[in-house]
Amino acid sequence: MVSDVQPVSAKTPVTLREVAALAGVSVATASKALNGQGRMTAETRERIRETAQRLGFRPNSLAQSLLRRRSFTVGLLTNDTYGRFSLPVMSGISDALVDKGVSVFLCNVEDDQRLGQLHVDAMLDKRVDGIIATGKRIDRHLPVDLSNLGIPVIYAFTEPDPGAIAFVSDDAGGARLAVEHFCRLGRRRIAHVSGPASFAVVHARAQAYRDVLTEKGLPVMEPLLGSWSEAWGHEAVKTLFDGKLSKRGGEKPDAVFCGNDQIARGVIDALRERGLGVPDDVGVIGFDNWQIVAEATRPPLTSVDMNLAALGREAGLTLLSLVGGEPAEPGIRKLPCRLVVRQSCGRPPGG
Amino acid sequence: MVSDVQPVSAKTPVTLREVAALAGVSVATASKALNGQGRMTAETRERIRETAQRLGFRPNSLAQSLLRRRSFTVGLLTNDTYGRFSLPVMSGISDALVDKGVSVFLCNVEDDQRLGQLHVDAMLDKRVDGIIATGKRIDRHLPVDLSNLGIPVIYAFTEPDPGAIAFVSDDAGGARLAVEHFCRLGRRRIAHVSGPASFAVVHARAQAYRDVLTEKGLPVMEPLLGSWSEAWGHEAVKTLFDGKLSKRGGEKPDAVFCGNDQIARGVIDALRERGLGVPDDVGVIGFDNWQIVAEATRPPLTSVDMNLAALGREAGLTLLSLVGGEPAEPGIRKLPCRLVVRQSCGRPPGG
DNA sequence: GCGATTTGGGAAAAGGTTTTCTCAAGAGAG
DNA sequence: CTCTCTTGAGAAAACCTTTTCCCAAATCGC
Repeated sequence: MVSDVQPVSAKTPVTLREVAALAGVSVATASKALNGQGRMTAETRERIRETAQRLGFRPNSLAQSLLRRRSFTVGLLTNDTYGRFSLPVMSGISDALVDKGVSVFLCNVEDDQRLGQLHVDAMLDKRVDGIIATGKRIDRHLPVDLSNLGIPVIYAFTEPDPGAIAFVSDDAGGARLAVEHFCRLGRRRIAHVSGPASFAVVHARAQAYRDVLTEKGLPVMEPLLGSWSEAWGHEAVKTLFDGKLSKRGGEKPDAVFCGNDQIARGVIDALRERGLGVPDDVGVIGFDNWQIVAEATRPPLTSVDMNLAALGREAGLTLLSLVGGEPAEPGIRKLPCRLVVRQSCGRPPGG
Repeated sequence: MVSDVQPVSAKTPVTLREVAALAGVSVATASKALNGQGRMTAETRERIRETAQRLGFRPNSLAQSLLRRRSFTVGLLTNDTYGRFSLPVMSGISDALVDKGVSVFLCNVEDDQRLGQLHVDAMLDKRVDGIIATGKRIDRHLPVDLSNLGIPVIYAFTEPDPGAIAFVSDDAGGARLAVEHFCRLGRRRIAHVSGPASFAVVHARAQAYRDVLTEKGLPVMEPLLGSWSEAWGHEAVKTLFDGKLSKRGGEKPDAVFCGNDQIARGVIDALRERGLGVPDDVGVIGFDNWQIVAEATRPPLTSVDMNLAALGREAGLTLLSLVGGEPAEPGIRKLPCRLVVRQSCGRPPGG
């Protein structure tokens, strides 16, 4: 009947009262002992600690939260559970928060207003300390109203309310990275094939594309806008290389900067089908750095990565500082992209 | 100074005490009024309800949970936040639970034991009512020990502890669906190209493939095992159609059942490159029904769908019934797959 | 009109923790 | 030897809600 039981994850959780009773002190003393507060003999403190350890005591977060008016919980709202954009973001948020003891409620609202309200209400009931909203498009609102909730809200990779704080990728910067890389490699006729004109990022990237070429004194070809699909990549190659549309002296492009990796894949396949070599005849760069696509193209695709996990981390940490009462400037913060170089661009002429 | 303020989401949440004070009753009466309990005049009840409404009162879940010893919260453990398998599962779980007022903690443990323990501890501290474990492989354990936690645990699309309840896809059944579909269409020489032998599902599907062909009296070709990549699909086509390995009279396959959609994509591309038509010369079926891949192949790919969202729903509902104290048989429950027919198989001979 | 029952509503405990206040005993100063 | 100060630890309030008991007033039966 000795008490050498291992720390027992009991059927019913151990309370502080039980620890105190077994250690022969009051709950107040027990609490102080375990939190390093109050004054007592080292021996008493140690005895209480030991007892708690032996019983496998874990303070009840619910009770703590009630008292502290802080739940150490945040809500993560998304309309993109299937997608590949919000996932890295979510992962980054979660990683940033778990270390601070903060848990994340995952709320998938699809594009359903009712579902959105349901989740927001649930989060408010559960007394989350703050909310992060993330989506599949940087220029679309989630179907929920997050203004005036009485708790901090951060937007990540989605359209924010006015006066809020948002983290988004620097699409123009990312596009510059790609086009400047082509220039450095000596490419002279750089085309741009992108997604639908209804996306804000399409314009941001296209403008950056024009800017860089103008700065370098290279010819600007009007960007080709279509859809985000491989099929559009195929079609665009037809348009670009069948000559009717290449105005300046019939010269064909020697580089294509694509709006996403799927378009890039279509472009690469179409080029190969018409006997053009990548990267020797034409260089190709994609956007999103969707690993599973970028590594399946032949050759593997150089692509712009939006650093979404980092974006999520940043959003999580900022929310935490807001929750902690620190002030922060409202506004949209653009985080830099990075270029992941694989083999679809070739080496510099002298390299 | 009239009280026509809209329901105010106050800086500091409204408590029941404030509602009671404003309605001129005790908190006990207020509580009963709002919960439809106790006895009081209809007029009193209505007055309290109105006051609560006007103040935007929301009962504090933390306090309720403390009292009820139930948090209406579950933990979702996964090691596959980026992947496409656990995402539909997670989405299904979340959907099933939100309607019951249960929120979901998202915990990404990667493959890190320390992170796993951290998350499990956090969940236990937050007094989750139960835990669902999900992963990226049906035959691998999460890096955490979930036995003896004192709360119900359900496994979904991951290897369970002995004696636990798990939901997995019926891979053998899914493979049968595919092969039988080929048979119905009159295909006679059906090959199977799959992933690495280290995956349990590879064997389950291969065995079902053999079984069906044997039942139908068709020739069984030894399954080709490789990796889950497009590149392997290309390579396998070489092996299958270069003749050295097709033993019976040099006949080439007229159908290929692939272990996943990426392999199928590689197979389709490779077939086209050697001048074989899909579906006219060779039919192809994939596995996973990864929409973005299946719809990008030319022609669009017929594929086996594991119904992962439904699997998640089922897991969520079962966990809830467990939490509610209802008994349930331990064991592994296999949920049926379904075949999503697109255009890579062709029509039946007489169709 | 008197006792028994119903009605409307309140007091208090419970849930588990933290924190402030209080208090007794012992130690040091003079 | 008395007075003050420190030390060690407990009592109680607070966080917010639910629920059980309880009580006073009103109603009913006769």
